Amino acid sequence: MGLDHQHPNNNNNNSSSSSSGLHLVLGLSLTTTTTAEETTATPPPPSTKPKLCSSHHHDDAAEPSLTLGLSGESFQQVLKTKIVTDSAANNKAGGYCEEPTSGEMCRQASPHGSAVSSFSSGGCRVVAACVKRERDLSSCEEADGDGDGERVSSRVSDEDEDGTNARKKLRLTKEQSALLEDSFKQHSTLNPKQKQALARQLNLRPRQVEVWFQNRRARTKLKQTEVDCEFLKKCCETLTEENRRLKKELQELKALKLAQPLYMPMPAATLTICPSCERLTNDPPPSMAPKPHFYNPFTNPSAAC
DNA sequence: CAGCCAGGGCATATTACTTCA
DNA sequence: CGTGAAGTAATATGCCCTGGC
Repeated sequence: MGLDHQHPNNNNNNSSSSSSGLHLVLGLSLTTTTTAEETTATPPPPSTKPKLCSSHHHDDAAEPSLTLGLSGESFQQVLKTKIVTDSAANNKAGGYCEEPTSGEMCRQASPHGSAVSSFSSGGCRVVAACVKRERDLSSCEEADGDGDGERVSSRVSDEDEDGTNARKKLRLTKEQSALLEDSFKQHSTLNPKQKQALARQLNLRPRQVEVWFQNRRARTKLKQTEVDCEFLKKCCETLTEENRRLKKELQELKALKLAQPLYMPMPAATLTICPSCERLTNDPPPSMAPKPHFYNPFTNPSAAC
């Protein structure tokens, strides 16, 4: 997928110009954008709005937003083919995997041990979060088959040996990262089945896969936000320059107008060129027809078309 | 059918750890 | 070798949606 995010579609919006006055109004908005690749393969993608409108993928797309997403029901198939081919290597790859022979998850200690301590912070959400984590652990256990206390194995026990309680951070192997990246390219979110399958193949806990995807999405979004920020900066510069140019032009025209006679009655039927569409017209707009006419290309010229 | 609640997913902010210049 | 920056795994929290009751 990459970050070849384009901004082709700030085309139809904004730029409200005052019709009669000579104000110069510049506007800019950014609507939902997706890469062509993404649009073809994506059901309603999760919105990746900037924090300003920190809402969800269920929100309307009407407001300025930036969207990216990957999808495809083909994920499972791709996953299967890819993962199966890589699985053997992955089983061996991780130096952190303590029991590669079992070929299952739950090799790492549970970082969620700390979640228990967060119980004290209260609130049902916290409880729910803890429940979630315990669920993950239990699913881990199920997958592991023989897990009892063993599931809190490597890391915590290592830490306990060291006497340090700080969480240790595993480093994903290149193979794991590559496979996760591949999966992410196929689908930026995972359903539980996909998560389980991927976790199994990577010898990771489903929670780790989930976390990786969450972080990956966050990084993607952050990068995209930076790209968008640069884009908007450039737009702003361009518009500022345009504004400056138009103001200057306006000044010049005003000066020119002062130097010329103010009142120039026009013949009843005169060929004029609409300054906006550059078409010839010989009948002035009804509202202007009976009146003496100042030719002023800036007074809503397109009204004549 | 509406309301409530639990469970689950995701976004976001933050922390903690690792790696590298 | 120490250090700060960058990268990233993991945690905490909140919001939303869905399904069951």
